Amino acid sequence: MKRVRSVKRKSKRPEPKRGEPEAVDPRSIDDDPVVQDILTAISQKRLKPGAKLGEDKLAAAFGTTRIHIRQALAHLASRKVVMQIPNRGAFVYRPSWEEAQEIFAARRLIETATVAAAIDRLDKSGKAALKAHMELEARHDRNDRWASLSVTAEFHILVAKLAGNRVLLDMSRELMLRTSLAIATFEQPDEQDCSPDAHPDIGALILARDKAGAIHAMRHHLEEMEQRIRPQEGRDEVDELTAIFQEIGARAARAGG
Amino acid sequence: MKRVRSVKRKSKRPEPKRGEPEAVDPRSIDDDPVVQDILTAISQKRLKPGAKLGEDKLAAAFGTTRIHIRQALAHLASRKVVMQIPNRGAFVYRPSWEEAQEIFAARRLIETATVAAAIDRLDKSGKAALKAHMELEARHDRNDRWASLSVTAEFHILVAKLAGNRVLLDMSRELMLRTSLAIATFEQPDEQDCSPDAHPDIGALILARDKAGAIHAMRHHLEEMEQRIRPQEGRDEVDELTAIFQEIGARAARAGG
DNA sequence: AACCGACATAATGTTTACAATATAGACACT
DNA sequence: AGTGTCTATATTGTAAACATTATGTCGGTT
Repeated sequence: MKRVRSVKRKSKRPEPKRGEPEAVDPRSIDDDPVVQDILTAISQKRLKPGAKLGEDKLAAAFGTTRIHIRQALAHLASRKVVMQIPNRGAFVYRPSWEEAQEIFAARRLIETATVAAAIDRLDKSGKAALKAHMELEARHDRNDRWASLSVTAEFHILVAKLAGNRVLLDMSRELMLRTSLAIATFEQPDEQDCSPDAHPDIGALILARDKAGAIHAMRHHLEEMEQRIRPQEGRDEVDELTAIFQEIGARAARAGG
Repeated sequence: MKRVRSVKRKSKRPEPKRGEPEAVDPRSIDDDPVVQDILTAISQKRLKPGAKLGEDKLAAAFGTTRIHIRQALAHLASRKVVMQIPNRGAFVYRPSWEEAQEIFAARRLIETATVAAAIDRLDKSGKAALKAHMELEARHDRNDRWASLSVTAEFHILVAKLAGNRVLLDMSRELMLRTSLAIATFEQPDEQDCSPDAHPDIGALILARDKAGAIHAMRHHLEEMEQRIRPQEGRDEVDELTAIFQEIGARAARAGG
């Protein structure tokens, strides 16, 4: 299992210039369980936008130190999943209405191109993976809300994987998370993220290599999602006030400089 | 200038539930001068891929504390501009050949769609900004290599801005930075990032609202950039060895789980 | 009774010192 | 000579104490 590594260890390091990195496990903070758990909690809507993420409480909940939590929160803030306010703490990110629309627009742009690339690259194993997922989605328990959310989200991830570009895959992952936040912020109550028939349809079109059809279906699917959110809905008076003053402040800033 | 804020401060906070964030300056780590300076240093190729970013040295150079540097490096690592290796330190990210190709592919995908959106939204101020930049690029001092790099990079940023989607803009920024790293890692010596005539051509096509032409020119421009990099070039024997063992290790990991 | 200011409390942010790890040089060995 | 091991040094990672900043409550005032 680690034989290759051990060989490398034993041999003398033939490294002339100091400080050049070599092949070492690049295990990043992204694999950290704290980060992953917070991400899944957000994508499953167990953590709502605006929720406070106190350092001490998280440290106690995960049985780890405050420093560790701090690093995880900083990473999530870099990815715009968490909002850090100086001296106030970290909160689950709550996108503005404009940003929510921009997130959807970006997803439309990227995922339509992604599905086209997926069809171009589709091979035997890709077809198998797609079929497997479609079965999973058809059979999954629709009463288990959390599992249901995970399964449906995985479809879009799978399509991005089929496109064979990890850079795009990471971007899609990030956009999907931020979509969850946008929906959670502006959705009408009691709606589900994806209409139940959209994924099988898109999957079938991919399997049939119908590129134009798949692109159209994907765009339609995303537009349908976007049309279920409404500005200001789900906000109480306080939030309306802050929205008003945010807008005024932004306008003043634009005029001032 | 801050009148709106002060009004908000004076009025009693009508906030019932504790911990909900309100409108406060969301000044993020991204505006930090350390982060910005490192980013510009990378985009100007004054910092090369693999360069060591020691905490103490950076702290001394910027006249700040190690913790501050640490936060900045963590943020840059989250954005894949810096690679952090446990107990070794932070290094300027060096993409693999595959990743470099994926970065270019992602840019082609996003920037062709971006230029189309820019044409759709093009208005009077947009035209003015584009013309102003084209003049700037025509007149700039080609002997000042660093300024030259900045000016040419700004063209792509400007196009993304014209598209009017900040989410996409941020993604383009990130991809452009990573493109710099990809080029710096695999370029032939003494080539410049962009061919000198490409930007004016694309700009003219945008101003003429020739969408198909602009898309084609942008794709061609990016393909031209990509074709100037070559795998393995610029690597010495040591790096070849590490590449071989990296590949073997990756294959073993894939087989194992 | 509503408003304003001061204090107590709880959270975040920072400094300090210390521990763990890797690097580089020297030395012994085959 | 080349290889392996050991030790000194430098750098990164971590923990705990401390300082700073918001928050909530109380009391006084108009």
